[in-house]
Amino acid sequence: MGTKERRQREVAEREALFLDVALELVREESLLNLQMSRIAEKAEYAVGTLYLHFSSKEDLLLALVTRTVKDYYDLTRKASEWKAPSRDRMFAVGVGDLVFVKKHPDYFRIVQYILCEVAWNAASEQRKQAFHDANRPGLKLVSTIVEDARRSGDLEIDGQTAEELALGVWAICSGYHNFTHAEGLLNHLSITEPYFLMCRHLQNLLDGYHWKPIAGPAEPQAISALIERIKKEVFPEDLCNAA
Amino acid sequence: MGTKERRQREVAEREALFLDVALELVREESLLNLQMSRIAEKAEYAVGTLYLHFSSKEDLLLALVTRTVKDYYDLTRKASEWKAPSRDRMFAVGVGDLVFVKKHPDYFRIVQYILCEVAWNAASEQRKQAFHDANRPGLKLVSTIVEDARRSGDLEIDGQTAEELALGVWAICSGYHNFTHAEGLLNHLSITEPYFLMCRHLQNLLDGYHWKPIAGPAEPQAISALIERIKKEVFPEDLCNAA
DNA sequence: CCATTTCATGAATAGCATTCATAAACTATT
DNA sequence: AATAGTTTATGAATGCTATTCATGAAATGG
Repeated sequence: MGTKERRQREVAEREALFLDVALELVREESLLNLQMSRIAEKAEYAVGTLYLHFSSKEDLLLALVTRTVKDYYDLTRKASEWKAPSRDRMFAVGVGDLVFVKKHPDYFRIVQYILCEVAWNAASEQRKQAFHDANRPGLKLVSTIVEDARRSGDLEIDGQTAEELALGVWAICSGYHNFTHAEGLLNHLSITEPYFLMCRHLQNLLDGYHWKPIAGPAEPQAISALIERIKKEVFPEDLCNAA
Repeated sequence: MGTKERRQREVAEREALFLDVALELVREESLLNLQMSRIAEKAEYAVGTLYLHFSSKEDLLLALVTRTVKDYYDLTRKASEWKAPSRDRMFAVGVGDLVFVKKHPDYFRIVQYILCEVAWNAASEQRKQAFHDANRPGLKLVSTIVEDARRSGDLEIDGQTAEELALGVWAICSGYHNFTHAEGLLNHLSITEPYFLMCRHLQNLLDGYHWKPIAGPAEPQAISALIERIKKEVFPEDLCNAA
């Protein structure tokens, strides 16, 4: 009964096509202007067919994010497998965000939107579940770093689980992505390099976790140098053009 | 020519009424179901009149947020005027968030939505400007705490401006508010008390800033006690019922 | 009291997400 | 290979709401 399998494959390919097309449209004309009918048209299918795959527009966006989350965790994996002290690996996870935004400039924008109650509740239960499932391996990677750190004595966890510590890092990243998307918000604070500042605050947080070796009040140059080193050593294939 | 002034006052009152009604509707039936026609109806005006005030639905939401931001900074003011070490005052700003969500459970939800590119770009330039202006005094208060800390030697700023330091705190808070709004996201990580964890990570960040007196790996009980003390001493009138 | 400007109204418009009756394609059976 | 039955694809029609704008009412001022 190979027919059924071929069919399944075709359906999966079509779904992938829809997501590809949706992403292209977001890139071309922003999330604001994304229309279901345009997606169908560009993919050369009927709107109804699109709705055979996704229960709503938000459902499609969550699917898109869920698919991309795997690419994102590829960077996390590279960070976690890097031959370096646990603290630097953890920091590299954050630098991964920085690298990822260059490659997928719309990803965090869509995440921000989809995590809003309004959008989140418009997605199907299955998609939400799939999103959670897709996140699990990434969280595992980060937890592994934390556990390594503990084992090697770099980190004495003060009653916080690995996931909890990771959430602090995630919160800072998430917060900065948010601010960055509201045009004018940061200019207003004369902040021109939000992602660099994000890195500094990640370092500060890790210092606050007492994660050795403590960076202390490092000069900006030192952090810049570390960021550059991580980009080259950990994410050599993920850097865009002449960034 | 008092006529003109009376008229202005009336218009301002009507605008306030619209915002009151909008907030009530959000509370009653969620942001997702907020409809412009319902707002107009409930306020006993025509839809067209509503659009005399707000250029779009998002414009109205940004106006709502902008109005409430002042209440929010009342808490920040209390925190910054508290007779306590600068570090505790800074922490109290974060605890203010916690107190504020109880009182205005929809505020951060709306902020999260309005800061999404999609919504942000649908608001008028004037509103965005007003939002920035409304935020300035709050930022000033926080900067004052940072400068006090520097003056008293509690904090040796390592090349970061007061605003930059404050942004780190803001990022953590903002990140946590986000996670909290995506139903199921944190349960999935077995995190049941996000705002308590937020407070811990704020402490960790302040430690990372080397803001004296360093809290170190404080037991949860100590942080809980401090939170409770701040609630009672700093925000006595802002606590809801038997929270 | 009339002319003119300003303001308020809500029915009409318009944009899109979503549905669903219909047709096409495919599968199984004789 | 013809037929009946089942599954899948279609896109015109629906429906919901934000937004507009022609119309009339009210205020202003001479």
